[in-house]
Amino acid sequence: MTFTYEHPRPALTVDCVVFGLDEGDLKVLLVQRDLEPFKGRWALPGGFVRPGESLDEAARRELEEETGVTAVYLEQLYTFGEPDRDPRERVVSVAYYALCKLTEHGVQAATDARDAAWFSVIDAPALAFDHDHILEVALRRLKAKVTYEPIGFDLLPPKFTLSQLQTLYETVLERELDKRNFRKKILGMELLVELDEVERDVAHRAARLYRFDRKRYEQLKRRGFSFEL
Amino acid sequence: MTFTYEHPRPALTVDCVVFGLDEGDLKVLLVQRDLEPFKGRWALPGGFVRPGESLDEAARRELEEETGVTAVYLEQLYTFGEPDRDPRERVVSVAYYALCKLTEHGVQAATDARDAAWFSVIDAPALAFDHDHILEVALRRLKAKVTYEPIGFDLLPPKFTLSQLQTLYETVLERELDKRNFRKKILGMELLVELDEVERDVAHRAARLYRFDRKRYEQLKRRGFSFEL
DNA sequence: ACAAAAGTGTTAGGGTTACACCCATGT
DNA sequence: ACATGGGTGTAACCCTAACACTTTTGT
Repeated sequence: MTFTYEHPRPALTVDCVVFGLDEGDLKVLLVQRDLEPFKGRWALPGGFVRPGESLDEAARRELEEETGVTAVYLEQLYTFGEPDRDPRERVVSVAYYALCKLTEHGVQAATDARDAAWFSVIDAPALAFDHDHILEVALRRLKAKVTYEPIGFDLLPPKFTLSQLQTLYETVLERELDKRNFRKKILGMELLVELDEVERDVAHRAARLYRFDRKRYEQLKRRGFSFEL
Repeated sequence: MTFTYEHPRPALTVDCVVFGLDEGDLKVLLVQRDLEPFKGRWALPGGFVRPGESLDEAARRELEEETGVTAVYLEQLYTFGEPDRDPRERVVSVAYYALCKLTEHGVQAATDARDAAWFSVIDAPALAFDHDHILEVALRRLKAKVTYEPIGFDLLPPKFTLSQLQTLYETVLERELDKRNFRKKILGMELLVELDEVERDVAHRAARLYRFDRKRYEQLKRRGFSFEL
């Protein structure tokens, strides 16, 4: 009897859907393929899983290697394994989605690391493989998740105004929110720390800055609190 | 230049967490391993993905082959890929969870197909590999999902009483519900069809039977309705 | 008649929604 | 002074949660 497996094996990759926020515009990070198949087409950053690394590690590594982005939030999305999703041979892909602060990993910074660029999710080009589908699934997940987990903060700079936060939700959820109700609700959760600091360089009254209190959130969550927008 | 990939490949399996409901008891379907490693230990049914089949197909096939169960509801759960989760070599497993009607795939029926048996999730034995962890994740997902998708019906026979339905939710969610409020809410959704039929062979007043109107649910969902318990 | 579960309404409280004006700041 | 977004409170409505007794049926 042998203790090893002998079976035909599909190739295994990870792909990352990286979201970033540019004012009222939700963006996704894409790389241009320089090999066949789909040479020249835009695709999600990703690549092969290496022997010693976990799937999460592979996702973070590929993302960093291909785009220079070290994303804040990274979560497994879904595994895509239709037999014909890659025209050459069977490739199963574990997809991740990630959120990052565009203010830090700027458009330029990412662009010069290989052929990577940010695209509005609404007018992204047709992608290689089944990546259009993966993007769609990621977007659906993001929309659902921001309403019951405070992950939206990972799309904003550490210090932000309530209007920025509201715009974030309006952008991701694609619907308008009432300003007073939004503020009442979000402040009522006591997850934000009001800073002694205001916006700068704006041509109108400067708004107060806040930061997300992650410690407090973890604490409240343990006590049964659940974020809900 | 070649169009094929050359990389070390992990083995790829699917594993299924199959839930069934036995009165007020949530059960999971396990198989006993007859090979090393973990010979004799209970494990989730599963096996290798074959070349031509999708992951969903592989999950359904393995489930049927190993246990005789043709589950109603099957959904991908998560992909587990820690490098050392299998002591022999790298094995990545795409986990699924499934719901089935225990009344149909009875305990006996499943048991004689190999060494398969139903266990209460609360006192399931220690499982092979990282299957304890997978079971835990599946349970968490099930609890969340029953509150916002009407999947609970896949755990009940086609005709059921409101008390059975309530017991289902109490069992899965591990908390008690108020009878009148529960009925008001569930009937108010207009997803149930009241049948001209009542329970039989009970030593007390027979309860009315209902069935879930899936067509109607699909219709309402398209109009923006969302199930919520 | 008794046991056991089926079936049924009302009320109080909390949260959500809708809505409009004044304020501070830079040009 | 004007333009631009910042910041603030209240009232109607709806949904949720709490709660107890009568009805039906089989033994």
